[in-house]
Amino acid sequence: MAGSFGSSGSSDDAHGSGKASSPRSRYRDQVRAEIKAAALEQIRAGGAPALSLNAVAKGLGLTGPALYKYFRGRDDLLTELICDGYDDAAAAMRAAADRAAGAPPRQRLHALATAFRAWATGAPHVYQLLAGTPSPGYQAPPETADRARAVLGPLLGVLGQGDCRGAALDLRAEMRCWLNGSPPVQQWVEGWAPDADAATALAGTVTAWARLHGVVGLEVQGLFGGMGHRPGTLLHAEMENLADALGLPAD
Amino acid sequence: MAGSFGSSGSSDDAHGSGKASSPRSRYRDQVRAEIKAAALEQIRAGGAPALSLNAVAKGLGLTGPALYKYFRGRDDLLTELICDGYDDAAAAMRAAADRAAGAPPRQRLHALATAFRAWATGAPHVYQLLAGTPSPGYQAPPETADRARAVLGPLLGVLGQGDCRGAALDLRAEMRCWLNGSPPVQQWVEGWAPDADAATALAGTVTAWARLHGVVGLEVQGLFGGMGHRPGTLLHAEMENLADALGLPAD
DNA sequence: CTCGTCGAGTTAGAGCCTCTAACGAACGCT
DNA sequence: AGCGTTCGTTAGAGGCTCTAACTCGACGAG
Repeated sequence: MAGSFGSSGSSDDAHGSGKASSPRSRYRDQVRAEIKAAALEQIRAGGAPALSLNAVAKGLGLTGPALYKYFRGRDDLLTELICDGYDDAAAAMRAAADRAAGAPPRQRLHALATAFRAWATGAPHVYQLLAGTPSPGYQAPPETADRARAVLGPLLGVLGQGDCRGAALDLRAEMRCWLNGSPPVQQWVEGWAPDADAATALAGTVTAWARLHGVVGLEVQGLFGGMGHRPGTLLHAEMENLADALGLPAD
Repeated sequence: MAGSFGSSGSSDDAHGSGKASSPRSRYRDQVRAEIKAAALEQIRAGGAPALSLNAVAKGLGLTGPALYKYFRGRDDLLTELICDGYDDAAAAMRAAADRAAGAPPRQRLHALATAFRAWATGAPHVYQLLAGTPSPGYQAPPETADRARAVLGPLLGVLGQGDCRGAALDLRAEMRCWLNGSPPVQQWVEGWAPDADAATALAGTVTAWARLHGVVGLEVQGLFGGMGHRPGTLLHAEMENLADALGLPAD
């Protein structure tokens, strides 16, 4: 339980030469992973603002400045944790999609939504980390956009089987413009939903994303606290309604 | 432009006696308002983590510790800004509701949604402030729940005119339990939607809240950046779909 | 096996921050 | 005019991020 955040172990050394498994660099990678794990524990306990490099170092039995041999600074560490978070969420979504592979679309949508919520509520502060302003001048690096796409990918395959009606047609028209303007997005959609109309799949996925974030974001930030309902019920209703609006085949 | 955040000027002195307009306390209230305005400016520029009491004091021409005569600490100041933010949002919603008073429900729903989004995008960091973890150990005070209710109030009157179907019935059942369990919520709903079924109004409002937060939250956090669509289109489609699902009369 | 090199970890310190304590000085009230 | 309240100050404790300079042990080539 509780979402194991494995480090993705990206060995992006500055000098980028080979020989990634020298004993020196293996030790380095291990310490990096330990730092990330300890930092994640702090974030899980008190949110992003509570992350202190000094405290992390002390927890690992060394002094503060030592961490700067492994990360360029606090923001660098946060960025890696954010990327790991996206990867973790993407893995959870992909696993859910695989588990529900043969099921009808509506059921697959519910499976994906449930997986998304389970991942987010398993580590609420990490979810907030992906979408907040953790540091005064923090700027999310551009690669996070790709990783966010990886999280939403499985939705494309399911929602591409629907069709837009009513006000969603306006949304689809904008999606079509976006697709025409940016080939990587087009490739992304075609990779996940090859047989569907790309703009339809995209419109449905963006809508689903907004609904997922709506329910899960409020839940994670504790704004449902004291309310007498289970967020799962709301999420189920939201997905059911989306499936209805897109005409997804019932079970 | 961009949403004047007037201080709500709550004169909650500790000794709570009368005589709120003595020259001393009027000066005090004015300085408090200046502090809050300067702090808000910092937050608008760099988000909640960028708020520094020292910098605020320097900006007002005095030293850091002087602010502790006016606020118990950083969290206290943040709490007041959060409350002011809620009040501001509630005022914007109420104004929109008044402007669209005679219109059909569907149109009123769009007016409220547009007002909500306009308020949030006018001060994105303030929106994030209301729903984030601004400080390591920060705990939102209980009165924020009442203020959040004030923001959503106008939605009750509109959505109480719909009726739940499908999966929303489960949600409505939970709402009914909640209503039975907490009289203040019941009073709140009846104050805004006296002629409607309270559980239906509540279910619709919670759903609308989640959808508003879904679209606006993603937009405010910049996650739509680089995407080729206008969030307003998505929001319109979401509200239109909600109106359809609840059977709100068309224009 | 030896020795130069490289890097991990240290201390020292600058410059922020929040927040407390103690002190002068201005102000309003009686 | 005197007195108490309150405002703003300085001094300082303790924390943070991050840099600079140093020590020392381990790795790797000969």
